[in-house]
Amino acid sequence: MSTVQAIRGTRDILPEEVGYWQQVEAVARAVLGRAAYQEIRTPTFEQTELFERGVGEATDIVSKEMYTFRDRGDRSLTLRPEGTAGVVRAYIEHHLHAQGGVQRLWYLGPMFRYERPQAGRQRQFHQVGVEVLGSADPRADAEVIAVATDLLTGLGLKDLRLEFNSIGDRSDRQQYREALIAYLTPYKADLDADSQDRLTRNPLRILDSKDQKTQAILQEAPSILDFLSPDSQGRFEQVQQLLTDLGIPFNVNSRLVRGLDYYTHTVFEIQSDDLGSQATVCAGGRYDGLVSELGGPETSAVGWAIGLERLILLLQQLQPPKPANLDFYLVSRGDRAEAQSMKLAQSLRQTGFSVELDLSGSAFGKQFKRADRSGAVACLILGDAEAESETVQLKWLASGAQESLSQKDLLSQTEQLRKQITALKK
RNA sequence: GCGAGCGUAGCCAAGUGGUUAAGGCAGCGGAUUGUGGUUCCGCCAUUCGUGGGUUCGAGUCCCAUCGUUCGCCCCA
Repeated sequence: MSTVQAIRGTRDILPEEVGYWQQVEAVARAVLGRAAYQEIRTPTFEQTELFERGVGEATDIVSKEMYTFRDRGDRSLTLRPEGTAGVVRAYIEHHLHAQGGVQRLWYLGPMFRYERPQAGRQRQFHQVGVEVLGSADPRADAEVIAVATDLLTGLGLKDLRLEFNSIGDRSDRQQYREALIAYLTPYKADLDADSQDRLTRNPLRILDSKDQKTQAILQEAPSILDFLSPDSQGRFEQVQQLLTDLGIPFNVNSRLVRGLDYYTHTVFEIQSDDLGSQATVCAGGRYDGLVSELGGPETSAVGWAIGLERLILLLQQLQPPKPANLDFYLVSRGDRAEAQSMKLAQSLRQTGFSVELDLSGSAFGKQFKRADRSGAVACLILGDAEAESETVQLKWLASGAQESLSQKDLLSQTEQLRKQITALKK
């Protein structure tokens, strides 16, 4: 094939699908706005170092999935693989912490990871995310989760599970890590190959192995929850209580760990069974160490990200595509009529109607066929006779009823027309 | 990075080594030179992702390559 194609792992969102995206964006704006989150837009690429430090050099994202390149000034740049690092960078750079209080931010945009594409996974994908910076209050943890569930249920999604866990602070996790290694080492030969490898590299990740034998061995493994300090334990319980008070069901899952280095305490995922093997549609948690890690002041923070492609996959299973939302389809034939049709279309648009003008110049029969398919509520007909008398035929496409009126009247009866059209759109 | 499946028109496809590549949807033209959603007729792949090979003969078999899908790793 000699024609140029979209890059592997990227895709075009065509008009027939874009309605879903607009819907998601509208609901996200509304829900986040109501909770006093403010939108922030950061660059699509950053210094490579930001992600190495922020996401963690040992993570798969940084070690093998980043789109990193050198620019003409020989700087190492990277297409952002996630949103948090850039937001935190901006927070520090613009001294948003100096404004005092809590910063509630949200973002939406494309992210890039060099991975093998499959269902619900692409190389360029989109996330909407929130970050609450400057609060260690457990209510912040509960709030971000509540906002996420509002967003998802606001789109009509059901059958979602909230998996919830605490991975404690660094020292809790360090002790647990040692205990887990001690427990698993005698079973090493029985673990799946990947997990054997992870035993030294990243033992916590063994917990969510999909291998059955490994999972059987893990039945008796120590739980992170037994290693939480009293403070960590207290936080964990408070967040759970708040979720219960809010009526948000959750499932404590002590096997839940996250792939990014910066998480502490609260971690959670919202999952669906309708996504194939990529079940997680929303994931997040607390990251109290990240801001200082990136050179800012000690700052508590919590946030999440939602994968929009996965979200839209769910939405499509639930809703048929929305039909076109057109008021008028204007058909015309003959020089004078065609000239008038142009002006009539424009005038109607200026009074707030949506109008599609048929440009084909083909026989009326063909134009009607297209009018019918356009999904318009009404068809306006302008031929030689109408042009002569400066009238227009107004045909209601559902009923077939047709009336003749002057173009002047059509443009002056906008109130009444509007009402009739809205009534028919239902 | 690893494993498996699949690439025939804009879309869905039949085709299982024998030569003219079914059918459906959509589109376009006509029946119907000013009235749609129904119906009828006609048109729409010198070629089966690409390159090479096997064969008298390849969309069908083999190899490579690209793309795609699903899974693993990992992640939203």
